[in-house]
Amino acid sequence: MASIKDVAKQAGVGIATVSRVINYSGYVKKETREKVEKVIAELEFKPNEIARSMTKQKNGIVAFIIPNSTHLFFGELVHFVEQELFEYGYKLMVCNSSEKIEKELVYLEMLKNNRVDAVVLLTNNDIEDYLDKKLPLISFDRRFKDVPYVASDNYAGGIMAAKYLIESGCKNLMFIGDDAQGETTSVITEVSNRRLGFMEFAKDKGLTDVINVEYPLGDYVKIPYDIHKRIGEHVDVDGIFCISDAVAAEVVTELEKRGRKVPEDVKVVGFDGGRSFINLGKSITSIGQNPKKIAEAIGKMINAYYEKEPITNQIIPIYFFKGDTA
Amino acid sequence: MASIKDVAKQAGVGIATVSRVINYSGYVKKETREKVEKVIAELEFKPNEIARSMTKQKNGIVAFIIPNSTHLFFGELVHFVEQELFEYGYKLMVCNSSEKIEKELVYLEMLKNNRVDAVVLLTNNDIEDYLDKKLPLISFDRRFKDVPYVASDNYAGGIMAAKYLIESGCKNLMFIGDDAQGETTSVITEVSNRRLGFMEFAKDKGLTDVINVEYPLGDYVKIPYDIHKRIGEHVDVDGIFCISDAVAAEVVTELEKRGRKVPEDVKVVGFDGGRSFINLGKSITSIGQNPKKIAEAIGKMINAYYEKEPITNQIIPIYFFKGDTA
DNA sequence: AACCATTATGGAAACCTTTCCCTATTTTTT
DNA sequence: AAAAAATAGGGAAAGGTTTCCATAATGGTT
Repeated sequence: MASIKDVAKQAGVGIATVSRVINYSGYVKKETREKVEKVIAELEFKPNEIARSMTKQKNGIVAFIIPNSTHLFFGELVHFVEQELFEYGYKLMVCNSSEKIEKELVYLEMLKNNRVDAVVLLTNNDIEDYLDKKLPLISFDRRFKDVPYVASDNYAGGIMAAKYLIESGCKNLMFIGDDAQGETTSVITEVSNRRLGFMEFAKDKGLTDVINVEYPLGDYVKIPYDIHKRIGEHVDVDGIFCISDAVAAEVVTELEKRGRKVPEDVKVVGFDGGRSFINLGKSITSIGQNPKKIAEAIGKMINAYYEKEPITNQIIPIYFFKGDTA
Repeated sequence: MASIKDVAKQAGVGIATVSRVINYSGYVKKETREKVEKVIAELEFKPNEIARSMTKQKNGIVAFIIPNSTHLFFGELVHFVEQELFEYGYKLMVCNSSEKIEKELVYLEMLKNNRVDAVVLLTNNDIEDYLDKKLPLISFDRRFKDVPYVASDNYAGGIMAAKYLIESGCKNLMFIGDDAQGETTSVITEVSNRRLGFMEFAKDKGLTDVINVEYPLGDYVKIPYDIHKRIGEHVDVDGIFCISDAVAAEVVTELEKRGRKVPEDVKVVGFDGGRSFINLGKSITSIGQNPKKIAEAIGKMINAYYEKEPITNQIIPIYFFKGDTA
């Protein structure tokens, strides 16, 4: 493949001049520019981005460490973040950690050695001590010391769910969700605010004995089997808020299997926006996250890193989606 | 950050020796190795991968150009391909084309300039003329001249669906799917074999007037609205094969809205494996694709490129998933 | 006509590795 | 003991850019 040197020789100019032409930098006489551009076209010269990365010490790549892009909401996030970064001229590298801390650490190391421009981090693991201050990081839904973060307004989401259920006449509420804070106490997850907002609003309204069903963090897709049993135990529950739509879907199925009608007997509200389950007859009433807005915030923050502007944490509004389950 | 030069100076050896140490290449005396490794640890030296890419003229990155990772099957594919490549030591860059040919071409150009090691291509567009022979390519589900490809056995899938429906007693069959061959005649899509296998098997069994509902290729997620009308027109149809589970889910919803019971009155078979819709009470009977096996095949082919071994096209077996809709 | 600012261009260093080639030392073979 | 082979290690080029610095040409002022 032709290099800048070949172009320079062929055009009878120095390589610095060719560099100025392709980068529109410095002074270049009009005729010289035209001559060089002609040769570039002839030789089909394309600047080698690796060499460029070499001198710039960065490579135009943003990495996204994510547990599992199979989870629909995460898949959407990847999609929109990719779109957004494309606009800014960045490329997106997707790194699936499968929630494994070891894989996250391998990736962080690798990404640093590859001089990626930034890393977007979505993890529940306690990796604070391994985060390199020199690597521009943005965290989604989790707070780490000194790392700017983006999150949906989970607390408001919890309130919204509680408000809706209570106003719909529910008297006995239940929350079902993974214990994202599990063993790793130092990680503050935004997600836990869903539970918090829900609980606090219910308490304010005099519902003090909301049943809290927690289970260890899994793969985001299936809930542990014994949860099904716990749903059965509480026949008096008439309003359930689930940490995600995927969980809500499972819960609805389980309830109906047990002969309870949704939403007549029990109302179920999920979280994420109900998009995933809209096709099969029944759609899920849900607190929606806006992946596009989240992606835009991430794009802006990465750009702020690039421009060396100050970076402020972003809380993205949620919305209410009225489906068939509540 | 410490460079190989710093290590060399500190350890009192030449840079070539340090290089040999970190790459386990050439001859290095045991004591020298230990001395160098000690300094490497002290300075926390990590080889700069960009510089390495510079000399190697490749960067350890495989790119995956995909229409839309939001589509569940594609999301799964990304997930498994990423896992597989991780094993081989490659990183995965995900490029969402949104089915837009312009974006695909921009990406192809960019990836070439970035000297990625290989590109996995998933597209319906007619980009054959733009494919660079020097760039190692692997195509999924589409055949391009001189490009090795991986595909599920779509033809067998079509047969399997027809066989099942006919053996279940269906007399009036329908196929619903996008016209993946649309305007772009030169692209041979594997997906069109789903229709073909279905039609041919039905014909063999004497069902010659299978209704073929085609619509222009969209975003893989929603089918055009007028298709709903066409479903309504054919009240005698008792067996429908859909090009994907997403379409099947829409079709089931539409049928039930029109008062037809699934699977009693009409049986519906989807394609992809029924995983996407298993949560909401009714699961979809489906011809399954195996994303893990596909990913493994892709991994092997990329490795074959690397090892300069011959590469053979791969057809991945499909399987039958018995759900509630047929 | 002399001077200064502006425009224009090229050479070379720098970015950080790998690798080729050469020299030196040690070990093995005859 | 001499020759050959194996081991060890260093210098420098190469990979393809960008950018700093120096020099040269041009245009405008007085």
